[in-house]
Amino acid sequence: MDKEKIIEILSDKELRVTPQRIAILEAIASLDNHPSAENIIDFVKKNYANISVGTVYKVLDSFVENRILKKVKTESGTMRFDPLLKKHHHLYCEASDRIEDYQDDKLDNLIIEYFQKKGIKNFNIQNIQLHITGTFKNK
Amino acid sequence: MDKEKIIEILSDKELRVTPQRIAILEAIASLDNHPSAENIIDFVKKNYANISVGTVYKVLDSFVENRILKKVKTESGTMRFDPLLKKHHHLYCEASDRIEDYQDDKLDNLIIEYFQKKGIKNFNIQNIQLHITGTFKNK
DNA sequence: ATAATTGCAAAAGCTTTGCATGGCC
DNA sequence: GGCCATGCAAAGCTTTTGCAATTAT
Repeated sequence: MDKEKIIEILSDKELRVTPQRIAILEAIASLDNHPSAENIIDFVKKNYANISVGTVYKVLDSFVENRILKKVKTESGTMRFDPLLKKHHHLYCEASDRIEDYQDDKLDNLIIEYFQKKGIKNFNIQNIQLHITGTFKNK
Repeated sequence: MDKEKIIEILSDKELRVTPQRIAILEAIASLDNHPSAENIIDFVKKNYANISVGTVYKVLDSFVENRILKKVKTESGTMRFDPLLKKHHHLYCEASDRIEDYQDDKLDNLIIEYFQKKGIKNFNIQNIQLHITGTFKNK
């Protein structure tokens, strides 16, 4: 993701374009595995030693509010951030604390169809996310 | 869940039977909506004013290790505890922060069948949990 | 110009830890 | 009796907050 694109994303959401915000989005684009706030701070500080922890949290919150990021909670407790725009599921390995995205339109259709027929008593479904735990074979 | 049953659960796992542990399991059985540690502490203190916060956390951890409970994380951040009897999915309402269980063997079979045919590249599946967000109709 | 964002440092949760005391097996 | 669990208080970690200074529009 280049700077142009980042500036576009921020402008579209009517967020002010600041060097901190750009650096944070660049960091998230570079870091895979759904980085924690700490991962992001460490990465950003390499090029921007002065950035403050409070700012990073504030920026991350505002990105979540503006649907640029999603928060992801893991069993291990810290919040992690997910840059994906589109709905997707998660593969989660407890041993390595690694999270990977999983997308599968065919599966989604299967599930949506199932619930369209059946529904859930007393509940309006907005979104369904699969949390698939297990182990990665060779990473 | 009566005291007999609780003592049996603890003994089966070779955990010592203490009044604190009994009180905590009773609390979780009484509290629905997947209580937080704080909910549990408040409840237990009604009958057992002396119990200490540290103990409750230690006991909860040991229950999770011994597969008597499961930890559940929500977007709002605090850990919540789920009496673990059998695998189930969660209905989650962000507005009210309420979590309810959802069990559906037919759906489970559908999904299991799907993955048996297809699998996931580089991943061994251990468990699949649906996280269904939306709103409760009338509570 | 002015309204939003940043940096800083302090504080607020929630949870964990260490150690002496007490209780279960 | 021996070992494990408890209570207490202190500390840890992540995250939030308040406010003055700075920056984007």
